[in-house]
Amino acid sequence: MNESNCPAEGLLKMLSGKWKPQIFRLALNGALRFNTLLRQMEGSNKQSVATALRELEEQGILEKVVVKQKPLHIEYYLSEKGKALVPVFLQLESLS
Amino acid sequence: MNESNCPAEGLLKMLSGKWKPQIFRLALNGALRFNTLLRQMEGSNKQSVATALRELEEQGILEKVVVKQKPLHIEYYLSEKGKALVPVFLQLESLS
DNA sequence: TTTAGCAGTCATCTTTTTTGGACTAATTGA
DNA sequence: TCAATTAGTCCAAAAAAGATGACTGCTAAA
Repeated sequence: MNESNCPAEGLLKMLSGKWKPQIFRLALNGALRFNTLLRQMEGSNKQSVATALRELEEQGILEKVVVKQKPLHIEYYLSEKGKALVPVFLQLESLS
Repeated sequence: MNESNCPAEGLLKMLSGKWKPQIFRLALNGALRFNTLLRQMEGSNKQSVATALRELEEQGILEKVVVKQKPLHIEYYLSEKGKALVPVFLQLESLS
């Protein structure tokens, strides 16, 4: 038995990790920004948030967009794949 | 932001951990036994399987039953709570 | 021009998870 | 009676995850 015959494992891993569920949840409300997240999630730290964002992006759940407007900054959005996870996430919440 | 406003986090934690998703998945097919699991999950080890089973039981996902029949042994079953997780788990798999 | 905000990286330390191996104690089959 | 099977526990080591603090380089406002 390995990961190949337990498909849920990969998804589970994507959303586990210290700050990932919270980040995912906040992403439901719209664009995320690094320092805002850092302030919103009490007890979090740069390194962990950076890692979580990078991994969520690598896994294709979030999309990173450099906004070249007025105050040059970076935004993270839920990708299509990320959006597909929303109902599962909500179902998970409903069981808590 | 803490766990209390991210209800999915707890559930996610219950099924994360190296061998828990596989164990959960095998539990869908019926009773589990310690040594059988150990053989089914290549690369696993006693300690980890024991810990996963104990925690899944503590979380009320599995139920431990001592079968006092012929070859005295122990079986683990999905509890009602565990069964409630099945659709979420399957939905998760369908997205992989 | 100095200061603050943004979005990080890097090296290091600590904590948590996972593993490996030895051991136990009861039952069972040859 | 001896060996195997079952279902673990305990200790120690290794590996992975998370936290901390210093630092970078860019922009923008005072």
